[in-house]
Amino acid sequence: MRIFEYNFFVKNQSLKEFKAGIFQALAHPTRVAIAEILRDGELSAGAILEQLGLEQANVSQHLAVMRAKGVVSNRKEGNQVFYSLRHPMLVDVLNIMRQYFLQQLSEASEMLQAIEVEEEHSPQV
Amino acid sequence: MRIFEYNFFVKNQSLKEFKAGIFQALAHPTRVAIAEILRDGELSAGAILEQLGLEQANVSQHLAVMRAKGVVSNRKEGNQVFYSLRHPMLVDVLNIMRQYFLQQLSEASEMLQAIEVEEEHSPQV
DNA sequence: AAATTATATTCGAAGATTCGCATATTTGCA
DNA sequence: TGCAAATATGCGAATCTTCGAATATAATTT
Repeated sequence: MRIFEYNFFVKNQSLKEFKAGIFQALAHPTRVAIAEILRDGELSAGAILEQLGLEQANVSQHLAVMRAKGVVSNRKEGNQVFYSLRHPMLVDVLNIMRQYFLQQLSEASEMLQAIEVEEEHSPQV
Repeated sequence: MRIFEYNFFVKNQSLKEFKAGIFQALAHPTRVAIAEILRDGELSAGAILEQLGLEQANVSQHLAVMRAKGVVSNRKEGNQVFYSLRHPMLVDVLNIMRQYFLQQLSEASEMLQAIEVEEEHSPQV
């Protein structure tokens, strides 16, 4: 009985919340950018800020959102704070999405090219 | 020059927006649940509704969000509307997350067990 | 045509997010 | 001690999200 409850509630219910929480944490272009900047490892808030070229407070707020959802961990060292992705699998997730996106793009581009070639033979406009 | 702009804007800028849009579309437990229900293929809104056991209007609203973000396509057939995942890679994404979650869970559970065993030898409370 | 079934939309309230701006906190250094 | 650098937080306005309740639309059946 306890094992059943464990399986049902912990796994099935909160697994969805876990996923939704991560999606929420990344549901903003700036936060996707931050996750990608952290792809190769830990970086200070300042380094992230520099790569983004946005307002300091704004970046700090987005980092706070990601902290709150648990997708980054942070470590204070002297003057600065170093951030890293808490779930390395997110790198795989972002890669899958990038690969898929580029593939769709190239299919669309091939289609456009085909149309252009077709129009050279019998222009519509 | 046009190719440079294409690469920069289409790929680098809107790739982040593409990802963020998908994350936003799944940034709610109900919508994660819908995506998982659609894992094995097309289903009618009614069938989704039945599996979720939520209010009809609510499910329809969540489906509308997913439609707006482009993560599902819909096909009307007579009386009903059939939904499916537009990006099959999402199944992989969800699987990676599930696998990772379960692995974390089992690590945590092993850790708890180790603590329990330890406490049998030298109880703290 | 009227009733029924399947699905979507509208509305309004409650709450959450996002942003810029100003300010606080912490640490290191002169 | 006092100042500068790195980072976080508080505030208020604008916008977005979510929900239930009611209603609309469209196809099907009687």
